[in-house]
Amino acid sequence: MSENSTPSGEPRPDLAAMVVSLGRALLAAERPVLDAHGLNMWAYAVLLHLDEAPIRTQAALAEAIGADKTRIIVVLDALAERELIRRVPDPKDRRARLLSLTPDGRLLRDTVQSAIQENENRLLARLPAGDREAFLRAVLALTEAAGAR
Amino acid sequence: MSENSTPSGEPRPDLAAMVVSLGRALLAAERPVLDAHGLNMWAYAVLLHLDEAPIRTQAALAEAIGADKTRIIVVLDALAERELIRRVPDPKDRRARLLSLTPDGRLLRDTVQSAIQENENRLLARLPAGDREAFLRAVLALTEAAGAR
DNA sequence: TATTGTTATACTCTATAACTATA
DNA sequence: TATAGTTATAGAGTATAACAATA
Repeated sequence: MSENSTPSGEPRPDLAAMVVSLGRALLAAERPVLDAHGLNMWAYAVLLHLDEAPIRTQAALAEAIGADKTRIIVVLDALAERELIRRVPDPKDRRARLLSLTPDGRLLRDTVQSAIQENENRLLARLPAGDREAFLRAVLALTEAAGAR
Repeated sequence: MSENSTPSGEPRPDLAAMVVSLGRALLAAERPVLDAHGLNMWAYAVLLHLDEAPIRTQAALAEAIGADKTRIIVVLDALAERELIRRVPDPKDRRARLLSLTPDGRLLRDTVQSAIQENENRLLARLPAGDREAFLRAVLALTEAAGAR
């Protein structure tokens, strides 16, 4: 099998088309879970990235999750309002805001992520075990390679 | 290795996050190629789907490529203007427009697709051969499964 | 009246520019 | 003056609603 044909010998569709389409489907599957917990995609991304290590500036957080710094402000407002994150001025430089998860935030993040990954595992279960493992390895590697540019 | 951990044993990132991010990177890699030929993503999607078999209505084409029927009109205008597609009223029902590729359109489509898939192959070349083949099989299968819903 | 294509409008998401508060 | 954060504004992309032509 060449890298430009399917196992049955036809030319393969563009990788980009398949991956984007798969990504859309995975996002759509996530949405009900996020909705059930009053989160949107960006809020979830924030919870995921505010892990053990607090972040010192909102701009750095935005950068980390691939968002614009102006875009996450309302997201942070809502999360702070629900006490899922802490957002306090840095005493060393009161322009910056120290960001961290509250225990509630960590709990919610873990709950949501478990539900999402359970969904994903149901989809992955369709694949033979060998392909599944290779697929996860490959996605991980390609995402990293593409992220680094 | 469980399906929720990486080879090194850490929990894996969400599949959706990885796949969407990879999709974005692949789209970004496509853009220069499309730009060089004066195509945008939707125009390219149209060329890809107007293969040997002509399509009888614009709504069907829009549906096939996951677009809104109002959205592809300007795209079709531009493609017809460049004589890459034919768009003629169906003599049997003059409300409908018969859509098909011109020889120029087919040539352009093949040229662009080759360039795009060459780029993709360069990225895929980073993977061990076994993983690469399993990855392609898996993406193909999952995209189909997700598309069928 | 129903359907195809089209145009006009509104909405959502995103980025840019202007402002404030600290330094 | 420079930087972090915020607010206001504008732009792109998308979907919804109204319209014209044909059946």
